[in-house]
Amino acid sequence: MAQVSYLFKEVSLPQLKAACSGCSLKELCLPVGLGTDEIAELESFIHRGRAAKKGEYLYRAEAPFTSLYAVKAGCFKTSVISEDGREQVTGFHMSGEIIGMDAISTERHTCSAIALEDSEICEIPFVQLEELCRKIPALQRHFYKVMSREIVRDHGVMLLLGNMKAEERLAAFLLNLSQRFQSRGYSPRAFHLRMTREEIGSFLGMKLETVSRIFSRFQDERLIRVSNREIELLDMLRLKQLLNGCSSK
Amino acid sequence: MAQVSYLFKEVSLPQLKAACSGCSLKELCLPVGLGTDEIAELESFIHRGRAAKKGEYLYRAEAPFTSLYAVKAGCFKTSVISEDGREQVTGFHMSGEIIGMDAISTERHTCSAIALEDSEICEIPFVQLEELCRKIPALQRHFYKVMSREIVRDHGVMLLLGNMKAEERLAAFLLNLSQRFQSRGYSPRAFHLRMTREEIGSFLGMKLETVSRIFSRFQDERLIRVSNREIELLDMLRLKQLLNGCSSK
DNA sequence: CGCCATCTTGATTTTCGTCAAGGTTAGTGG
DNA sequence: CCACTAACCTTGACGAAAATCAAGATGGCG
Repeated sequence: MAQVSYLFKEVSLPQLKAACSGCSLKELCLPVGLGTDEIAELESFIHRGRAAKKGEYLYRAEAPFTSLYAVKAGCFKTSVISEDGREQVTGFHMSGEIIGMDAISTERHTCSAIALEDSEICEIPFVQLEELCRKIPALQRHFYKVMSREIVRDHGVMLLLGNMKAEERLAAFLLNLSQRFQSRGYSPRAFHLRMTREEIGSFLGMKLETVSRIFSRFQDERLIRVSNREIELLDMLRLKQLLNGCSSK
Repeated sequence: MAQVSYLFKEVSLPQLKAACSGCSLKELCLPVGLGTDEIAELESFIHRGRAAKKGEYLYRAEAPFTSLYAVKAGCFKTSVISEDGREQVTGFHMSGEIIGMDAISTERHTCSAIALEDSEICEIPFVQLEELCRKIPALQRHFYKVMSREIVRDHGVMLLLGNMKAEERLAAFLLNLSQRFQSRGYSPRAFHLRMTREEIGSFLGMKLETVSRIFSRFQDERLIRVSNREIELLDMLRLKQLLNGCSSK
């Protein structure tokens, strides 16, 4: 799994499972060991439990920036649209992940976030978070780390898009999902895809037909079992080897 | 140029030219309007004027993280290496840009930075920057923006790698360089490439032969003039159209 | 129950990578 | 200052990978 975790450094805290059942702002707090007073202050301005129906925009590109969002439950995709209308999915985001940080730079969102299933989120007003970060050094440090982790993840995606073949990208994608489900207490072997073939393709830089074909090929080779959006990883070892192994390239 | 600036949101401050002649930490300060005392404190812990010879590593992946670096003069590339040895160049960095932010998350560098020409840098010890950010809200906000801008830039590169053909990528690359040279007070029409064809190819997700062929093709079509690493943009308009125009894809 | 979105599969074309050969340039040491 | 060398670049021929185009199948949802 080393290779994959290198590609996509993600939250993988054991505590996350517990955290997710409550509010994912715990993901924001726990690692820095805040006192109860401090957590109370943090919770005082976070808007918890906002819901987003499947297909709903959490925010749109160009919209003014006010808040970050922590995914509490469900799944979102974020994507940028180029001027000539091409969509690039920049990520799929699960419980415990924080999105919207791209908007800090220009104070407008640069990508859109759409719920892939009925979801819940916490809204974190940025100005207040900023202020609290000044008072609590550990929280400040933690927030820097969260942003830095996003940069590292993005570099991993660049490596994926720039250096890998379609087959390798899809294997990396499946193993990454597997790992993220596992760290949330779900099975790493069998899971449900929340996104369409087209969205997977957009994220991985290939066409939906290619995604479909490679799924079929993987299934023929007994690497996975696919039934619509249900995925079962039958041979994780060989999937991993697909990433490193093809040293021919 | 709108399209290009969307792809790669970069520093493009008019003040930058002046700043570069001094120390690029001004890039870190000016936009937030610090007082002289505050600048003095910032300068007190920044190690200015460290030099790096062409080919020298500024830092290597896996090395412990202590400082960010502001490029004062010259040019660096940053790259990640996958376990099976493939290199992905994640960016080329010119004066006024800050690198090393990926290392905050794990407290180890995740990519390597190499000088592409004799260069000078400012070293910014992170712990002290963090502390000063707590005292100066405007500096804190500015640093969040710098990190956020890196995320936005990375998303632009994803769009480039995921959605564009080789020809479009190279056009986008040239226009991006053009814009960055211009914002530093150099000619946007003619400039010297600091990197090899292979490094360009690694950044853009293609082979060096493809880079070379497309340069030649662009030259045949009177879009650019290439002579070794000297580039002259002859028809910026058509180069831009190459990006948006190919709406066939 | 029927419709629309999504998915699969095949045939064909396009793009780009691979392999190979030769040319050019910059840097080095005599 | 010049010769030499290694790194870098260009170009061609060929092949592999993935996009495109097209047709039909499947399934979820109102």
